[in-house]
Amino acid sequence: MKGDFYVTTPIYYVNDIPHIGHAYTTVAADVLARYKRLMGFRVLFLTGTDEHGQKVEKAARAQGLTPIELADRVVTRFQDLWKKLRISNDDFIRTTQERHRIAVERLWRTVRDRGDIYLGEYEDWYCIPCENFLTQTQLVDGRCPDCGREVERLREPSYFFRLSRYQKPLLEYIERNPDFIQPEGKRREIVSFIKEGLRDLSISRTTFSWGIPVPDDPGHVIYVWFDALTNYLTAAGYPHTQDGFWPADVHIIGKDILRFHAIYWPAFLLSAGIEPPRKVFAHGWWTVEGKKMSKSLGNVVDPGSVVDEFGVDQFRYFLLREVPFGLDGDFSTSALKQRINSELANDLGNLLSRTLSMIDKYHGGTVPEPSTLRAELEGRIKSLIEDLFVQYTSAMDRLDYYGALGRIWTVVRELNIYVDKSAPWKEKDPNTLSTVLHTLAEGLRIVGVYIYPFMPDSANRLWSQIGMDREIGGCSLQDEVRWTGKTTGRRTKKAEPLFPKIR
RNA sequence: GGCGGUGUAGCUCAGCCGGUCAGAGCAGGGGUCUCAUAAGCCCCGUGUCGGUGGUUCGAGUCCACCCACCGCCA
Repeated sequence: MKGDFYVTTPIYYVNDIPHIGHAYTTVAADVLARYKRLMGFRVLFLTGTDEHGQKVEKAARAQGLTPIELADRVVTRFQDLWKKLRISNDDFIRTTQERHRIAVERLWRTVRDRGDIYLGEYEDWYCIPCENFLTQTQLVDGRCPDCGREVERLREPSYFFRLSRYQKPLLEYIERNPDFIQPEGKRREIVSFIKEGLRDLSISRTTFSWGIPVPDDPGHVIYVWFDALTNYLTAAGYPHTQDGFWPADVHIIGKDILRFHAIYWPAFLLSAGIEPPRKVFAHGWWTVEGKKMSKSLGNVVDPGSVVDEFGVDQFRYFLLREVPFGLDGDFSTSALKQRINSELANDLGNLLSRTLSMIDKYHGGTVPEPSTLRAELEGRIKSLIEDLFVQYTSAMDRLDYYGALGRIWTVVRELNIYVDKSAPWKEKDPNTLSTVLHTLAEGLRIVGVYIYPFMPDSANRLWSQIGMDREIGGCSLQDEVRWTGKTTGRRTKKAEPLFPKIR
């Protein structure tokens, strides 16, 4: 064991319909979790749902349910999708769980005892019919953005967190930990935001009741971010134990919630004397067919349907291959088909197919033993694959999935080139022929290990087809990625194409 | 308006501290093998490196200004 690794997704608002954005974050976290497990880490991979707040309360009332009844009913939307996407989360937290209430209360009391919580007055615009507080910037022509009616100035008592106190400590923390906020550009935005000055943060409400009551003042409910962010601590065992997992190694989030994770959250933790997370990685957004995704446009992508139509590994691959992690991307059916057909079906799937066919035809379906490696052919392949380890691990450790996949595919292309250069169908010398077939099987075996975090099912099928009788998930990446000739003597299995071509 | 970023082949983009840096993938055109999912492999790109002016023996690569986009904040 190399140690512990804790990766999280945000907790998703239970009232939302899961879309490609949720799937993206969660798949990205899953790939990292699977990779770290292969690398020998004890991993805690957490996802879950945010279930408190006014919206859930209102939606429940509208349906004649209690809030928890509604939450119980809709939480399965996420849980079912994660099963379908082969998400390997170790825990699923719901903010309505008892363990979470205990953690939030403890954190609140700790921060309060530090003198960082005080009772004040929250003042903002309010839409009475919608029962909703609105900031100046949310207003549309001075009116409510939801119903278009007039808003009025309203005040309510509210507890505040002394965020203003943490301006310097936060800047110092960010400076001492240059990788804390990723990607780089986002770090600069956060730094300049902090330098403009931080105002104290309202962290309680009295206008609704669906939430965790403020300790010793049950007329207040703890407001969204203080409640939600604490989930990361709850799942690590706080306040009872932290079991080695805290601080979290990385919070993977969408760029829209970066400020909460890179400013509020570490500030709460600094106040409580708890170490902030090591890294917050904000990824980009997807447009769909070139347009912003929105309910009104009706172009919200349902990840479940994409999986049904194109396959789960195909979808996972596309998400992480189409655009460098951190940047925005565009999701389109044509781009998806393009990636599947050219890279999965033609490059990799067909490489496996032609390899199996040749092993079958020229060596009776058993992977032969190699003899002398020719420097310019097998030697080249072997060294490319040996170089891949450092390239792949350094990319993965930076969450550069795009770069990692790019490196793997360079090797896949080289293997195809190698097939043509060595032309087994013309080879007269049985020793040379055996060496070629062995090299291909061995190369594919190792490629299978590298693609496993991205496409676990397909990687295992690849292994099974070249005769490996284990699941990659239980293996050690370092061991399996070495050119050890483990494929020798394996019985290959002809099977359906690894990645069928999409018409 | 303030701060930051980007602008390189049709498309998406690599190009570290200035001197084979003018590149890759995709798309497009041509050729070829036959093991393969009509897949693979090979060949083909004279692009004002956004504009102008500087620094330098020499600048996509540094500086100034300008133009166009984008992000954060207001």
